[in-house]
Amino acid sequence: MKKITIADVANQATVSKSTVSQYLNERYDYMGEETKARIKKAIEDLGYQPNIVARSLKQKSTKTIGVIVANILHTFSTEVSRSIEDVCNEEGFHTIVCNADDDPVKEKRYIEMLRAKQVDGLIIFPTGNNRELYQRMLDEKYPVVFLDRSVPDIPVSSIMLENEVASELAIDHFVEKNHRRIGLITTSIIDSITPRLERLKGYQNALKKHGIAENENYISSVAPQEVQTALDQMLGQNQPPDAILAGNDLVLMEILKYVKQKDLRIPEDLAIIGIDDVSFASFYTPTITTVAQPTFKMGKMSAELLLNKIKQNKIRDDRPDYRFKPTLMIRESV
Amino acid sequence: MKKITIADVANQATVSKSTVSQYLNERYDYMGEETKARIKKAIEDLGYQPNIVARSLKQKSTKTIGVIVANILHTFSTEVSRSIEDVCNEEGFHTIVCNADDDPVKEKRYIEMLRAKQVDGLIIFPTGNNRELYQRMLDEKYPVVFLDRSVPDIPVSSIMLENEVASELAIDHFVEKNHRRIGLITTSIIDSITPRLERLKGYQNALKKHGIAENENYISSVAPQEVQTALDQMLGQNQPPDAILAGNDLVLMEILKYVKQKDLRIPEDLAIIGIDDVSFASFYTPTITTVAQPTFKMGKMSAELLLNKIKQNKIRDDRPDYRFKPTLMIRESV
DNA sequence: CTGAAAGCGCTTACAG
DNA sequence: CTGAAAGCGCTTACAG
Repeated sequence: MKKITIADVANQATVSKSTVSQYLNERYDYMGEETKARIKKAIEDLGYQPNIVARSLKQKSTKTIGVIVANILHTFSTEVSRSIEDVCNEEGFHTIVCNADDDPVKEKRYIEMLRAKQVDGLIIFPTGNNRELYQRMLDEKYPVVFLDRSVPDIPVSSIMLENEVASELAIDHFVEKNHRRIGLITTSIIDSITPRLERLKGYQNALKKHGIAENENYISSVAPQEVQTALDQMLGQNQPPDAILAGNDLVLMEILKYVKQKDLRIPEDLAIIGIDDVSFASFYTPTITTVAQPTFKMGKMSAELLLNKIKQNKIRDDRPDYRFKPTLMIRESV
Repeated sequence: MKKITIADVANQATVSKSTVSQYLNERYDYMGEETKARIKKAIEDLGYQPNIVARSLKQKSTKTIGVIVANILHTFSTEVSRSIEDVCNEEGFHTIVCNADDDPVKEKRYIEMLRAKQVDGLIIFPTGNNRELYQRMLDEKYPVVFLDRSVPDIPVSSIMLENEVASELAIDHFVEKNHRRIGLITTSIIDSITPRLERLKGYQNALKKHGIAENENYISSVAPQEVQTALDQMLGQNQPPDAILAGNDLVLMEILKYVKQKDLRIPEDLAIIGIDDVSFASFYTPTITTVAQPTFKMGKMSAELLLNKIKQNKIRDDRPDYRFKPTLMIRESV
């Protein structure tokens, strides 16, 4: 099956390739109506579709961006990338989403592959462990936006939640409901991840604000598959916490599994708040109080920011990052 | 920031572009060790990355496939595309996932855009309403694989669940637990969708098998946002069903919302089985009996099938479709 | 063992 | 108002 090219269209319409190209790019400033009609007909007759690869090579723009999420298992990642795709679509951009799987090596490979594919820009949930690479992109003035996390000393603006506020909202609510022994469980293989650090900090500050002493046995940061053991430890203590803040959706689900298995009552035996508004929160029994991230807005903002950088070729950011406010969804688990 | 090209590398290494290209493509059959070393060094010194767009234009292969899912909101779609990506990755292919949103117009636009981008093949969850387009791809011997659904008279092989069996497993289990008034709710704007038809058929056959008369008031097919009203109607009847099979995950969630709101007991007031094994099934109260699809295997199979078609340039399928067995996950909701 | 040349399918100054 | 020519960055027969 021979592919139809612009040359075939030109022949068919008895004009030159240039003219067809002008037509395709809607530059018909001076193009004769009759010529236009002939080209239109030829394109339809032949079922011609322009080859975007060829166009990209010439124009040095693929109208495609890459998104590298740290870990696609979080609903946050899925929702944000969906919203990025929506914005891009409206602007005629395509999106290639890659999952770094919390692995800096994979992240590096994806960044390199996507750049080799000439994507026009990159939205990255940075693992944080490819500093040289990030810096190189900056030096080359390559359009990049960070999401969910920032990287110290890498001046790329990042779209982030007000993580400290997220924890604070949760702690305030716990305290209001007379809980004072409040635990925190986060998952993060990599220590220096912004949300983990900030949510921990927000938790600590909020406790202090309420005059509650911090207890290091109430704080745990482990991989998702280890949450069960962490809970065994934390709840097996003499004075166990009677409330736990789950640092993200995966932790929350692990906690719920644990609660189910041990036949604990929520909130009587254990009060729970999860950061990330999971799909089943509103119809779980009891309904689950969560701190929701504005995932849609955050995705939209990051896409717009990147597309602006791409179009205006203005790479430096006017501000370090963009923060979004979380919302406490009060339900029955506290 | 001037991009480094193969010409720069050639200069730096004082060889020709051809030789660099040979090196890049690992055709060093007769290449001198010393030449190799010089090229290697030049590439490193310059930080050269080949431009894949240029390569694609010449080689007429982008090493990218497109996936068009009918509706990304189903976990099934997400899980399957993740597994497709895994397979593709191993084979050095990239994946662009698009969401047709159950809209044939969007589906058409995506198919055309992706083909214009020269993706090497397409995995489609067909809406079913672009028959001409499907047929044209077949005529042009363009590599396509269908997933989740098949399209009558379009001989493209499709990776599908044994949908009738899925319903049958559920009905058998209901009956075993002494339910005989069994309802079915599916969502499908478009009527002729394979899974909907087959799940309905499986439901009907299974009822017959158990000597239960079919009651059309027990069957409903509506959009997700109308499930609530459908339930009001169905359960408001004189002899309402005491068990409902949810045709997919979204329906299940709507049913659970309804049950929660009306304060019904599961399974005493209403027994429930959902097709699609939702994330919270194992720790919901009660735990939810589901019919699980082997999403991972199905994604893998479809990717392998497509990559084979692409590589072997063998477009015709030896068999019409590939069916996968569902698994009943017995829990407490029946 | 390596290089010169043509070509993939477009776009874009420029000439007329 | 339209066309000839160059060029985007590669790869690939072919010649030597």
